[in-house]
Amino acid sequence: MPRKFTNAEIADIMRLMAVCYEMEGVAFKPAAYERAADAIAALGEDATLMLKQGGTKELMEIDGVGPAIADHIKSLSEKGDFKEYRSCRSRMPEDALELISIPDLGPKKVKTLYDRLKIETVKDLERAARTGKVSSLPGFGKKSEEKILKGIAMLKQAGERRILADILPLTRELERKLEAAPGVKRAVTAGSVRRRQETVGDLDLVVTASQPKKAMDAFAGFDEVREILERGDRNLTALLKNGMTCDLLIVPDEVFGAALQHFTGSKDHNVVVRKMAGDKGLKLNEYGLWRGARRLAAGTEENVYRALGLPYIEPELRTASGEIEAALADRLPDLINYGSVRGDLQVQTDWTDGSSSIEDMARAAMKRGLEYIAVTDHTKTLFMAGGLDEKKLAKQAKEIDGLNAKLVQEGAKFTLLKGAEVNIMKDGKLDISDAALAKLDFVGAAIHSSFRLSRVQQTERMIRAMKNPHVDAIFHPTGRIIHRRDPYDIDIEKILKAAKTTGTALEIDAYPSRSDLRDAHVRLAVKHGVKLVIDTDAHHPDHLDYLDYGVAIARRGWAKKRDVVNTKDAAALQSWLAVPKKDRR
DNA sequence: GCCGTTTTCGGCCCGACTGTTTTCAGTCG
Repeated sequence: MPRKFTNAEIADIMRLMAVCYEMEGVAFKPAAYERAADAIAALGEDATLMLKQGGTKELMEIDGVGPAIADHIKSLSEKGDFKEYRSCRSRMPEDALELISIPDLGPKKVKTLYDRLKIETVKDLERAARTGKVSSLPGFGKKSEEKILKGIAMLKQAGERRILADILPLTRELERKLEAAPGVKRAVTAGSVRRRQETVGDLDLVVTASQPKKAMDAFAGFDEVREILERGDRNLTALLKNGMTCDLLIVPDEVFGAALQHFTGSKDHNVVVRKMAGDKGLKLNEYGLWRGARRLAAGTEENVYRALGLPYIEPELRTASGEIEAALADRLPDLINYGSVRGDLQVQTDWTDGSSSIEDMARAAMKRGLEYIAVTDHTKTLFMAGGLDEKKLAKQAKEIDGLNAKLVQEGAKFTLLKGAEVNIMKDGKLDISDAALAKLDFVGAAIHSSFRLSRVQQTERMIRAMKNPHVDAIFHPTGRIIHRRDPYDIDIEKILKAAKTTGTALEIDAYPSRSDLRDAHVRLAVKHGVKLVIDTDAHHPDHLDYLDYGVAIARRGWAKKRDVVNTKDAAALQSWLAVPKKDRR
């Protein structure tokens, strides 16, 4: 039996197939493989599991996966390979995908480099470029050789995609400075940042200005900018000091909506929308929606969509995964709004591994307009965090009672809920007695060890915890940490079904490097009617600011306000929690 | 290779820029 392929691995193989056909000038196949790769990468469940459960027929339910690619995945999971993949590898450079990630190198140029200079790896390429061998090739010159070397250096520095929360403050600062620049009217970040994708590769800003040149000059002088890589009449690409690239598009204010729509993407969403325009005898580009030479709409995104017969589609939904169909049928979800989470149900304090006292966390939450927090310190088997036992939990409860009384006296409308982040042990038992849990207002359970259990064991372990009548929610259900730890192996469909039948909520942990559940899981949870909670997992007062990153994930997963339990006010939440969990609606 | 209020064949988004061209291919978003 070959080892199991993850969705990311399958997606990479499909991308390689796309590159292979692209290199050889095959028409349409590259786009088809690319599309399948994107769809598989964004999937909420394991493709190999889908195959096991429903065969290739189940795989063909995925948009962009047809009989051929479904067969390839089947062959991959049974034999670890497939014929076309083998054959492609034999006629491509070893590190084709990495070579193509170098700016200005695409499949065709990589093929030339491979055919003429036997370049297999980035190292090979760097050596060849340094010795001037690249510039003698057809289609290459001195300049492209320099660009390649620069691109390799940039790639080494830029590293992986950045976490949204690390980048959003920077984009807000750039917007602010641009809007203060001479002649600039508006500056808005588009691209994956605007769609609130969990990670970001580069930045796109749409700017409206009367004098593009002046705006670009101002931008070039910003502290954040290291150097200008390219500059046209109304567009500019810069390398920022943090190693990311940033694209600026400057348009007249009257086409702002069309430009924003175009640069917000996603690419796949735009493909569908433009196809729709084409079918109606119209043309959509970054300057507007056109019938021949007549411009029908351009000023706002709303107008552009409306002129196409569509309602406004929120940026978070623009992924070409059914939002257009839903829009046409007037069935777009009424998405949960930013700022609508009323309280944070996972907060750690200095009773365990948090930085601050319960009171400080409460006051920080009040300052941010929250109405309640649940104090959810770790429990006893999490030794490294100094987890609480039943006795300490009782002691903490007394302190919380005292603080609540104090807050009432002050006239503050704020409630501290007694809670815990209970440790789920290897066998699915909890490390705190039911009697102690019964005294708490809100119990989250989480896995912090034995990450490598088999899928069956890990799934059973979590379901056992969910069957406990006191466990209100499962915290960070998949355990992944972006760039650091893969999710543990669980059967998400089974978990969702168990969550539904036991009445256990699943958490969207908004702590940016967790972002767990992720968007695709949320969408499945909503489909199954599973309740969600959005928490920050705050270990410091500043972390409470992360709530809206959780809302972003919920929105990307099509969640409505009523899907998220802690959009209730404190009183409503408490009466909801008072109902036995299997009867909660 | 995929897909279908043009559904089993014939289509498949659009524009700009760059460098190496002498009219355009390749790359990118």
